[in-house]
Amino acid sequence: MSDSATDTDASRDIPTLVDESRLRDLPTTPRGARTREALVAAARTVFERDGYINSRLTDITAEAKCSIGTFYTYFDGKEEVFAAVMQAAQHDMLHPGLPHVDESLENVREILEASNRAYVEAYQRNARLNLLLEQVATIDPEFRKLRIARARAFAERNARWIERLQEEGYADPELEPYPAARGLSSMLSRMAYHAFALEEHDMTAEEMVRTATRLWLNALGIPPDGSKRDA
Amino acid sequence: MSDSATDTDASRDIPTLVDESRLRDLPTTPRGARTREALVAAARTVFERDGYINSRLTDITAEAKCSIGTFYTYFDGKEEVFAAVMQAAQHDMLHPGLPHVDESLENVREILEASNRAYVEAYQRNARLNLLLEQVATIDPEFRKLRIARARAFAERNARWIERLQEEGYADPELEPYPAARGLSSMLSRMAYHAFALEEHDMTAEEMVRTATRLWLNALGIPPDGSKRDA
Amino acid sequence: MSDSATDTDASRDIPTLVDESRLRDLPTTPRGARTREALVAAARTVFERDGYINSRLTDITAEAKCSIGTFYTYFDGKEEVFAAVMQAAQHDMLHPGLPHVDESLENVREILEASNRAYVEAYQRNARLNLLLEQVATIDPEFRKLRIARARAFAERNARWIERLQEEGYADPELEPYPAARGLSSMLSRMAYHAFALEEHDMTAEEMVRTATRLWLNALGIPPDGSKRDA
Amino acid sequence: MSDSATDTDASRDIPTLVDESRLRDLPTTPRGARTREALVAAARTVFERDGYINSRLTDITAEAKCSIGTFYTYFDGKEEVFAAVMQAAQHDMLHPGLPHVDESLENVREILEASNRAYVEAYQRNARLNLLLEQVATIDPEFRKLRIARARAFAERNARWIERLQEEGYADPELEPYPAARGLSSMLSRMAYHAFALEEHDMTAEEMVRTATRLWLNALGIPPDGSKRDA
DNA sequence: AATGAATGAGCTTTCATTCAT
DNA sequence: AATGAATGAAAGCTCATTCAT
Repeated sequence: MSDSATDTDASRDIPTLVDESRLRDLPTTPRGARTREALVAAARTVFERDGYINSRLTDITAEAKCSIGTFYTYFDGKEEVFAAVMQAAQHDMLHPGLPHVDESLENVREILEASNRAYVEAYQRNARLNLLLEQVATIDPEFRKLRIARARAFAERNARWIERLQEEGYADPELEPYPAARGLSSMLSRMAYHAFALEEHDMTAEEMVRTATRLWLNALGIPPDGSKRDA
Repeated sequence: MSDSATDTDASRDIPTLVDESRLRDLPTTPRGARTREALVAAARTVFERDGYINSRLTDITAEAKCSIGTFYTYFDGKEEVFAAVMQAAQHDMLHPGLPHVDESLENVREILEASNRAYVEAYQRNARLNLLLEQVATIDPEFRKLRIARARAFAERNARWIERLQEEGYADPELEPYPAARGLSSMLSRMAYHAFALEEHDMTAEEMVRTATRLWLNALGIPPDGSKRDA
Repeated sequence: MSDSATDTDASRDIPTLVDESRLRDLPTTPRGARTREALVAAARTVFERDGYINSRLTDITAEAKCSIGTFYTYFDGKEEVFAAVMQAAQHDMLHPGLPHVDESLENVREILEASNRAYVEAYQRNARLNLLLEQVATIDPEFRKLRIARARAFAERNARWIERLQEEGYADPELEPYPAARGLSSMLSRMAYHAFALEEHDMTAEEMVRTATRLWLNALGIPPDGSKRDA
Repeated sequence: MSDSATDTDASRDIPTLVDESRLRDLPTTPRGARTREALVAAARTVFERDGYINSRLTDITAEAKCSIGTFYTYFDGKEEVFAAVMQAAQHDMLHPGLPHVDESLENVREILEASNRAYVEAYQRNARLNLLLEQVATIDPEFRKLRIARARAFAERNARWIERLQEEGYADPELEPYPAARGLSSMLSRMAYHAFALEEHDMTAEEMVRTATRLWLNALGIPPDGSKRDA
């Protein structure tokens, strides 16, 4: 599962990547919309290339081929355009297809593996952005709060899933659901961070998925074939 | 185990936190040594308070009660004094007391728990510094390289330990040692990062230790009492 | 002749005082042009007053009544604004009115004297700037190269003129044209440098012109009235 | 003759390169003398390598292998050590062997050529130092005054020599001795400056000597063989 | 006589932000 | 809506000079 989203339906209660209330209203005219979009795209390019810290607003406006004055028509500053970049990328970063709590528990292994694969692939697709997210979380308390809220929401979701696995006799009943969920989510997100965001590349995505799935199953006490424990 | 050090003896082959070649020679006179120490201490205080990015050299010299010129007598800039802070903290951050690869495998559970506890406590003691380390790794490629080298060295060390557990009949022989080691180390370091560095505080250190130990044992396929698998 | 320019037409092949490729594009708006001009004028004032070495950018911006930030909108630093000052002064420093190679050789004396007078007067008008040029040439290798290129181009031009004088029977045929041109150019430029740039003022401009013309004519073997040698 | 010295006897009335009154008394102890010498030698090395402007006192003390404190025991600052360097080099820069005013006028050509050769060779031997002298003269008014005084003294000396040549029937009686002397001295010093100090190297020393001698003889109206004019 | 740590004024440079056009 | 010139606080860094040891 990991700290990431599920299907559209299920992700409704998961906090977004950004505090959307801080973004201004979208421009009314089509021209304005185009300009804003160009700025967001340019900002993503520049942030990914230079990092959040080392990028300057003039780099962004140069990339967007507009003036610095125009930038301030749409955003209050670097922080806000960063939020807009994250909002635009949100849909792709929060991968689709995670099992819902009340989904069938048959084929637990397959479901878990698919979910982990979806997470890892989404992470890899947006590796630079994930690094940025991490970087900004260490700097800006606002973003840090969001990051924490998201991680907690995922852990709670996963904890409920683990509870169900325990109730149905799949998972080790001794485990405390929330801490276990926290630990297991952490494992995958950290591996992905190292391999893709920090670009260590000591494992392929597939190795990571296989390893994570195996360790999760073992850790939760689910037999490797995903069957019930005492079966 | 996790990505962190062990006893002095065992940590000999683990990369340090900083590229020591980049630090100047230590001052020869006692007075110089005192001043340098005051600067390093002041830098730690300021970095912990304001973060690496938001701290200024004048804050550091004000804290150390010396002039900015004196700072440049000992360091080339912010980067270098940061390296010195890390070097000074190194001994305490790399917690003591981890089991050596060829240590007895009796009481695997106790040994593992003690090791995890040592890691978590060292992490907590230096929580702000660990946040800094993470922050700087997202910014400075040099520090990032060191971070990666350290993580890999720990994973390899832990992989060797897992291999031994497999050979002796404690651990699931199907697991690939290196990826498993990576995953399990990641789990603990990420939990500690969230709880202590990002100050989420959703778990106490003790909960974290217990959870991690339990999940490791399960994940490696070691019975909860630390006995052999088929015993 | 000396190491200085002639009329626009003739000076086409003479290197300029500055490496123009190093100057940025001129500002597009009239307001920008005005500001830039004010900065160049202020820089000239400050350089002439304090010398290149002892002048500070803040003096220049104070004189131009703008902020230091504005300075950096137009120039990269002291070097570049110096180049701009020289470029602006170039037209006046490279005095007009020197005889072209294929000009009539009648009245050699008058022509030579007029040419020398034009040089000396232009030098005197820009005495402080000439001192600056000399100062910067001793410091900055780029400017030194330009200075050398200019001096050589002038010497070559003068050498061709001397050749013609030899061919037509005016000048001593034994002289080697290039070294002779070099020596005679040097004489006038050094005298002007001492009297006007170093402010020795041991000769008036007119004395200098008369002396130089007389010595040139003698040195080249041309009779004092400018007639042919054997006439 | 050019603006440079003659034999010890004749140079008695020529100003020195430095204002010796500004130098402190020499150290009394042999150890002190050695240290001071080392500093002067180091300063020359550093000045020649980096120029006056770009050299720092710490470079000099590093080169002399002593502390910056020691430097201040012997000199008041950069200016003063520069004066000491010049004083030490003075003997070699002011070449020996120039003809005295009341020397025989037979072999005028040989005498003049020898004198010019001595000047050019001395200039070339100390090319970097001559560049320094020029550089400092554009910056420091004290040094400028000395430079001017020296040039004037030489010109006056040469003017007296020219007068004698006129009286004895060698030189063109129409020439004004002082301005002519000024012009001819300038010629050689400027050529040497360009070729050796600015490192243009477009003439060899020998070409320069031959050219200068020939132009002087012509300019003064002395027949190429050095005989009397109407002879 | 020699040391070298400490000083801090003084300079350059950056860049988010404003605002008149 | 768009422009981009102007701003100036803020930060980094240098180096001649002092002085206690």
